[in-house]
Amino acid sequence: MLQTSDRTEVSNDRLGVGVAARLSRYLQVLTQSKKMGKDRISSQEIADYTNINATQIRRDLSTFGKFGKRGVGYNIDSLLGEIRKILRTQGQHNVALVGAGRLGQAIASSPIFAEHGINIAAVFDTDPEKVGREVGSMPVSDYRQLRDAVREKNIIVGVIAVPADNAQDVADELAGSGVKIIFNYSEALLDVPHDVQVHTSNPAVELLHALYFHLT
Amino acid sequence: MLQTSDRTEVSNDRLGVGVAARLSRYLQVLTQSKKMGKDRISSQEIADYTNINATQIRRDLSTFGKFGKRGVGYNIDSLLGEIRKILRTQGQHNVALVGAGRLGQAIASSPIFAEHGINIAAVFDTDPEKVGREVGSMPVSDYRQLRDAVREKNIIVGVIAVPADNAQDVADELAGSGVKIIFNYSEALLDVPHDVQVHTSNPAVELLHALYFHLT
DNA sequence: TAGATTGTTAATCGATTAACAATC
DNA sequence: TAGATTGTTAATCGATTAACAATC
Repeated sequence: MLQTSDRTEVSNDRLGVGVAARLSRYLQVLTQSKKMGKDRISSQEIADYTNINATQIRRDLSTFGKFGKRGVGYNIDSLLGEIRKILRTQGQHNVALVGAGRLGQAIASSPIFAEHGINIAAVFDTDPEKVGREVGSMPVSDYRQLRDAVREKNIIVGVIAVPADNAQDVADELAGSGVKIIFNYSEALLDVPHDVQVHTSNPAVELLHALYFHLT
Repeated sequence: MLQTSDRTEVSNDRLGVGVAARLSRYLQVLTQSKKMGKDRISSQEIADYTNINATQIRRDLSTFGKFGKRGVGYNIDSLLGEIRKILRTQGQHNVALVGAGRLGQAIASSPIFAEHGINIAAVFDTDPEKVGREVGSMPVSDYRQLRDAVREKNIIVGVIAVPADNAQDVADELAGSGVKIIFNYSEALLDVPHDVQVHTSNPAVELLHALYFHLT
């Protein structure tokens, strides 16, 4: 049922990596534009915010259907719905956050995840001082309860917000518990089993890249 | 002098966006591998950590010279030097951090920037409670001093770590002071002059994208 | 109607990959 | 020497872009 429809789909296959990445960025722009009170948007406006070419945006969307109105643009609510359908991200997703330090607290209290239906289902820390305290409306659990919690709550996403020295241990623990997607906010390189995806967030790397284009 | 050499360079032009982005990721892997005590690395090892194809890596590097040894791999120190030369990121770069809340504190005390020669030259906040306190070994300055500080210290990079509601005001202030590269850690969409680059960090967007590939 | 913006085509460019000789 | 890994070629695939008819 998932992709069966009368639309012309490339195939019943998964999307290309690039398309999926771009669609999630459109989602972000649409979510924010909606919050700003807009109800429709043109491919050019999305292009301005994402630096993705407007033709590319129209082409990406038209692969899945005719969502826009010529001369008018796209209705934000309906496009949000369509993209969520395509990405199959309509439900709630539970994630486990490891590390209740400053970064962990910042992540837990940010609206950025909740806005996209992502729910921080548990926060862990090894520090007895932190265990039991509230962080972003969640009580911090003892790190030793991680395995059980991940299994019970069927968590497949883990966020690592601990110092680099401990990141590999946490990654091992998460992978061992059944987590399949890890967001690594430390600078450490992580070795994980082949069926686990690691996304390392690296502001410094992005910055070097941005600087290059500024300096030339 | 900058790109003049006897190497076969595509041209004296700047690099393609893709190449520059990949080179900065190699830099990250090399930096970390060095910290872990390694002194050489193969294109396959870099590929494992970055999910960039090994052939692509060799090809990227061989555009600029023959940095590797067949049968052995690349010397980490010398490759680090070569890539830094190519990206022209050998010096120190000063950045201004706006927002001394939990996220700002986490950024200021993270070694991630310092490791790549990026120096947080000033931290600003509007909260009188926070002004004067130390954050990551820097005293927090009054937000009203931002313009003067940016000009004095020749800062071209600003990091926004304030709530979404204030992000646009901060972006205006940064752009007005002469900052050309903005890292936005809020979920807000920012409107800036055309000569200013905005990089919005969005873990939720990346997560949706990662989830898609997990679910299919 | 006039203006705007989509959906789509066609042409180009860069990324990706496999394969393998060169050589450490 | 034998094994490993680079540097490079060639072939393929997907991304990018300009252009414009369709149509709201």
